[in-house]
Amino acid sequence: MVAALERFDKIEVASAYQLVADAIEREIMSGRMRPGDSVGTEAALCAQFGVNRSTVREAIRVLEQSGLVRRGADRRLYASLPRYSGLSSRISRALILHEVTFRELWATARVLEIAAAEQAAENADAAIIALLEANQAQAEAALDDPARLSHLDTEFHQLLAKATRNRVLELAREPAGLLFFPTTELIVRRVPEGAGRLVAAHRHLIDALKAGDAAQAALWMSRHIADWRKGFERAGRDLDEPVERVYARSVLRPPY
Amino acid sequence: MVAALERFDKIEVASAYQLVADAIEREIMSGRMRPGDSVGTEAALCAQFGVNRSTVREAIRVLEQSGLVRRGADRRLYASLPRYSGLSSRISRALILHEVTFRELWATARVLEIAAAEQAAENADAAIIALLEANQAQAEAALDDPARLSHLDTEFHQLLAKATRNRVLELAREPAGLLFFPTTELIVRRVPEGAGRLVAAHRHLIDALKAGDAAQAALWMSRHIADWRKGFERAGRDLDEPVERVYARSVLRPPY
DNA sequence: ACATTGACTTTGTCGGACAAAGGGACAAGC
DNA sequence: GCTTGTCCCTTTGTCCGACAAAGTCAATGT
Repeated sequence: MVAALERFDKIEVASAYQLVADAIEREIMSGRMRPGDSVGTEAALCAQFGVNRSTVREAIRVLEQSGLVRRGADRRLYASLPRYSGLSSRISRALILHEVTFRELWATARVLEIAAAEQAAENADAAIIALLEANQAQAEAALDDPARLSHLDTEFHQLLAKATRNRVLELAREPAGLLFFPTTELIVRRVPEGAGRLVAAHRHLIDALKAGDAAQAALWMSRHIADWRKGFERAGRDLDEPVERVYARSVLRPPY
Repeated sequence: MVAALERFDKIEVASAYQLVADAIEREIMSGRMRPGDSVGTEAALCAQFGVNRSTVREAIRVLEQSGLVRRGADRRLYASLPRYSGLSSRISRALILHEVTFRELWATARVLEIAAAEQAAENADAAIIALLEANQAQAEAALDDPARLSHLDTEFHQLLAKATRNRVLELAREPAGLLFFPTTELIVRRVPEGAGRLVAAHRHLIDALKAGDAAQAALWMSRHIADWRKGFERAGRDLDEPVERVYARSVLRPPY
């Protein structure tokens, strides 16, 4: 049975827990309630909204999940700034379920990482460069430990993104990065010179950052990413494969 | 009272609703449960997990919020692919709360939109170009309606991203786009030639896509984005302002 | 002054309850 | 034949009341 005319919009009836969640969300988004402020106890919310505690608790789950509300160490409810990491890992999960290919991942990571390198060269300060150097030192000591090297590589690119002082870029690159860089482990395992080329590229990137040379940073990042692709193919993989669900494990439960 | 030794890790006790949510999440992520499959009724889940219905319902809120589970038209629970739009709008919300600046937004949108233009030129098919042409026709008819033009501009860039056939890029650009393009309304309201330059740039972009000319597409996107910045400044705004909470409204409740 | 105790609060979970809405079967009416 | 109305059953959304565990806080004892 199909409607003869599409004359009316679908009527949407909001459930109580949704209304409660929306109300609290508005309170936070509008700035009337600031991150860190206490949201009040469940009982207090019951009283204010005139609904049952079960209803309030369902609303809290929604808000908790979107990161607007958090339970403190004392288990009480506080308004909170949504953290990036939680969002990124959920996006990565979505990408896995949509079975995106390594080609899509690569093409996107390429532009984002090159942009990150350029902007990092313009904005990096001494503190973040020190962190990059520390990462690099550990990587040079882990040339024959693929798992560790891959983890350090992921961290290197996260630090580089932070060095841009561009939080939008930092967030935009993370979902792809979470899926992209773990494959480094596979590559350095299969391609003998992979580890050496990786730390060499990182070295040049750090030097470019120190010199504030955006063009040089972009160049070496471009080579670094091209290397990844060559290594991926030399390891016998096809760019048009979808990202395996296996990677979900490295993304599902970020080690908070 | 402080622990004498940090001998043990903090013991993390997962609550029942979290365990239930995790179990169902694993079922979906592992592929044992596929999008579209029925998850079963609340009562059935109670029986399987041996917990109370309130507990099951809290778990469901968590899964619903992360998009892994959806209520069908019949209100039953089905496994589901997380939709991009929901994720993007939550990220945009986070960016607002973190008070990112228009400069961060602009610098990120710039690289993402240029990359989208290039990849769209390589991958666009006739169907999506037809949609872009339709959008363009409406825009040309709405030159003196800033609100509508701004909406069409947002849509144009979404279509362009879809034309790349790169879902990772499509998702990566959306959060910034959601916050970036609505300001078009302000700009065409304040800058007389703004509307004309906007549709002209879109015209050149469509032509470049038809010709499969990535360089030309990148060039015109670059000009288009540069125009935005000039317009923003000519409208008397400062790039280093944080994005106002006002924009939350255009993002909070995406018109599903 | 400091550790202990015990009362009070809050959360996590449970059991049971009911109205409203959807689905299906079946009879009545055009 | 197809629609409409009706009845029944399932499922969801919400509510009530309850209790154990864990945290808070103030009074207590030494």
